[in-house]
Amino acid sequence: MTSAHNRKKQPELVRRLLLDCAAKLAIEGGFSAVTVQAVADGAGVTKGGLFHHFPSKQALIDAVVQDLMVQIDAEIDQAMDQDKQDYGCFTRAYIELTFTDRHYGIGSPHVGKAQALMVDREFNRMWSVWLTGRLRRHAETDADPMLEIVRLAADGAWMTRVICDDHEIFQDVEALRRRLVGLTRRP
Amino acid sequence: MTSAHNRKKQPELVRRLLLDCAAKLAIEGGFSAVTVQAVADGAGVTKGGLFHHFPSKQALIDAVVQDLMVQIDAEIDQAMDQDKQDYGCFTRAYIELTFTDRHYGIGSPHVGKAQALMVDREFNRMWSVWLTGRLRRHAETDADPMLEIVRLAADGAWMTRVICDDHEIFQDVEALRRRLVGLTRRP
DNA sequence: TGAAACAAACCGACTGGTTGGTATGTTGTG
DNA sequence: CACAACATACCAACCAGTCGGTTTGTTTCA
Repeated sequence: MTSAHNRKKQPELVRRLLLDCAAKLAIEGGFSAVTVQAVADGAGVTKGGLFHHFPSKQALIDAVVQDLMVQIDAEIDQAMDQDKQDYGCFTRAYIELTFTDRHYGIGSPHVGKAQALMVDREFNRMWSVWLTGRLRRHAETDADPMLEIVRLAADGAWMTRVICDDHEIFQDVEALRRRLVGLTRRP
Repeated sequence: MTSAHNRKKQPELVRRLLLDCAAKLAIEGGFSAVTVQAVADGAGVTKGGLFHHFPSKQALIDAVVQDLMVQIDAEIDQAMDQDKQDYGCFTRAYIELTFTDRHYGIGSPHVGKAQALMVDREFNRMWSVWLTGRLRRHAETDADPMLEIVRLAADGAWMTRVICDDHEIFQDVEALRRRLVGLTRRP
């Protein structure tokens, strides 16, 4: 009656709409805003329709998280490609990702809503797997203890921004970023 | 009938029990385990009794968080008292707190459940206020950019442990800790 | 070709369960 | 007695998930 019932069937589009809508809700409204009803509404579909595409709410969220991880992985690769120096190249890409204004980066106005990510078990698991895999993969260039500290500092800066959600928690974010990158410049 | 109704009235004790029980539930079961019913049950009181002490669930949680912050603040002071050197003394105390096996420290078996903290708005606010206050207070000894990076790295290590919840995410936690402390040793 | 037969996409109403919160009664205590 | 400290019984809201049915798309076969 409303829309999707007598419009042309386009399952792939609807699935994409559901994923994007769920991500948008999480980004703009945080963890509690992602209800099955809200996602369905936002995608112009009913709850029944949503459950036709995803067997459970968690399955939907998992798919969203998977999407995000693929993007992150690609951006890391891209950043590393543009890096001339070998030593610490993954760490520098990691810093860039952390401080970006896209996705959930420190520069994004939606960092604060990244709490939704940290709460999700599937994200935790995927992040853990992804990180350990990357660290093993770049062991030759990024295993130095100092580089680990730099990456952890980037994580810490990110978390601080997420928790405090205050632009002025750091006096100078850009200076901090440059300082971290600077610490990756010597073998 | 059960217990509290015909036992001696002791409001302060009950209030304490409610706070401790809420904290215990959060630590052992995470965010979603803290329901009003569960807290009341754990304290041997009914839901009505709980709402006699706290006007809302959030008020209860706020009180728990306040408790935790007071403890943290005290432990920081205590650690700083035992520090002979001026330069970086707050940062070292901060590291010690982060890596402790008490509360939600990295060494605690319940770190993973600290997600409950990061989700709570009141904790975020209090943490933000507390941290900025401390940083201003120890500006003379701990304002160095390198010390900031060290503190952020401690934060990052903590977050990594919370998210990954895997004992072996770091090869050697103690070595990392010593390395961080080492970076606080020069003016 | 065309229509019957089947499958996929989607609707909309409903359910069982849980939650925070309230209204009102009962007991202990100063 | 009066009031604080509880218990009991309830409510309204919300939420994930189900189910029977309807619409659209595709395949089969005469």
